[in-house]
Amino acid sequence: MGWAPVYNLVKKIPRGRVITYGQLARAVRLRGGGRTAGRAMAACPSGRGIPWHRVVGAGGRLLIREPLASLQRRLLESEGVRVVENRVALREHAWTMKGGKERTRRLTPEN
DNA sequence: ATCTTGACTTCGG
DNA sequence: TCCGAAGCCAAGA
Repeated sequence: MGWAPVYNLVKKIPRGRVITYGQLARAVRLRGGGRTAGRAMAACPSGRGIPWHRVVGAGGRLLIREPLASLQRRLLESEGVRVVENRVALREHAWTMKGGKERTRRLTPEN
């Protein structure tokens, strides 16, 4: 599959902000939801300036396993994102695509 | 074609 | 807060 749309959006995430896999999946309309977003990011090519470290799990949890885990944490902290107990404060760093249709976390899916 | 593995999320207990 | 279960789906074996 082509993950290009995913990477293109990730490239737009500004320094100091993060997005969740679920949010990313919805924004790009991935059929498999967050899981698929995760697959895409796992296959993320390096050396192309894609800020992969700015993609986190629901609730701001850092889900990446150890080889890259420490790198992600380091990169995030290097841009001012505080990481506590393997998680970042979404209330402060969640990226809300300005002007876009992504709203901040809707708690109840309509009715 | 079947089965396993994930950089997932949500819900209920 | 911490599981377990269920829904999801692509890739690799």
